[in-house]
Amino acid sequence: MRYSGEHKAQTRRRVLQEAAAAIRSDGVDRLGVAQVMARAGLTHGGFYAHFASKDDLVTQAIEFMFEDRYAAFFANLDDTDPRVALTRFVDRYVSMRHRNAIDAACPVPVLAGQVPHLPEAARARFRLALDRLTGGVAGLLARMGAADVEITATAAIAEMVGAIAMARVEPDDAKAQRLLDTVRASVKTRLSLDA
Amino acid sequence: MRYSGEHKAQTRRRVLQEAAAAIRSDGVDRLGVAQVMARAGLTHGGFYAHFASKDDLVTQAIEFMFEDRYAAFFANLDDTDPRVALTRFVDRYVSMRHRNAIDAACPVPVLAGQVPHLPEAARARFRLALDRLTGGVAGLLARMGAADVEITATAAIAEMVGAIAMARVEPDDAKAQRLLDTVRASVKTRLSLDA
DNA sequence: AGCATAATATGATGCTCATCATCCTACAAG
DNA sequence: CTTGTAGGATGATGAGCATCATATTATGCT
Repeated sequence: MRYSGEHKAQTRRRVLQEAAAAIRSDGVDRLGVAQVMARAGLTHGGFYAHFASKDDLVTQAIEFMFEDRYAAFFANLDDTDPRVALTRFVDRYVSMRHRNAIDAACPVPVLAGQVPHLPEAARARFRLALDRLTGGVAGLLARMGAADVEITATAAIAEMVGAIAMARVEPDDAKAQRLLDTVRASVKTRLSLDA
Repeated sequence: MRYSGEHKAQTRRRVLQEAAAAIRSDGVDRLGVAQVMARAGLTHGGFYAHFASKDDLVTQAIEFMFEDRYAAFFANLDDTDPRVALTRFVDRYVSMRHRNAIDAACPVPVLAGQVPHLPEAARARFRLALDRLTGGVAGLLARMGAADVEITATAAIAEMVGAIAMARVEPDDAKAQRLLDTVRASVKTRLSLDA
């Protein structure tokens, strides 16, 4: 290697970061190779040294988005009291901060509607990451001694995802706030967190 | 008028129908003027006799999608027993039939993620239609004597929207079915329909 | 029948985009 | 300090796209 071993990896990471940001702010289909490369401080030429195709970029960007948001969540899943971890997860998810987040938002509300139209590889990665997330929540529920942990986790995430999506559509901040408050309470009840 | 008065209106309707179908199956951004016109049995040339721009088409197609699905719902809102109407609404919404529906699906799960990136006019129409829908549900709740009808309606719709979005992402039909069953029961409890 | 006109078709324009072939340059090893 | 090469830049290609100017067709009226 003539360039330092990290050089290419760092560039790749920057490109992925910009791609993730572009997807979050404009949607998957408005993603442009040249645009993303420019934002990463490069020109479009070097793109195919890092990614096999635009679809490949999309696939990897989706994985990056999940990793970006949930690395910390998975890192200390088993160390913490499951009740504390779950409460923290729900409180962060169903919040105005998350609703307004442009970067670092959960990819699920952003992408769920578009997943059916994505190329198969990207869809598969999305499902894998989503399964991992629901699995994490289900694991916490299991450690709390809950029943039907998988379905309960999926249903809770579905409710939270819907709430964030709807709160993003609602322009009135006060109304969005009330919606999130209502749903947060409901999700906590569903997960036996308010006993 | 040289052509019968209905001619242009009918063509417009066909184009909107095809646009709605294309949006549902491929997403807003993959919508193409020429493609839609071709599917309606026309060429791209006549397009601007019907719509001011592609954005205008998108805006009108969104309205069409809501109208298409909810015309019947609104038509006999006041005639029916509110409990019956709500039950029917929830059962239809949170169903495998709706999950698998390509055409005639509710626009909200399909579009919610993309609404923030839409041109303002389209966003405004979406919000208007969504407000009307939540208003309809809230009205039924009010007639049932419920409290906090607006928030309750919004939260219920959020939960249902999230469930459909997640069920569409889940490739395993049995799992999707269980998710929908769980959420349907939860929504009915929320709306005091299972007493 | 023939005409005026509304509805649609043909074809062009200029733009954006993904992809690729080729060139350049910065860097580490000698 | 030279040199081979990996990382990136320049530029080209061809496709798809929205939009519009102009031509053609179909219809109801006279």
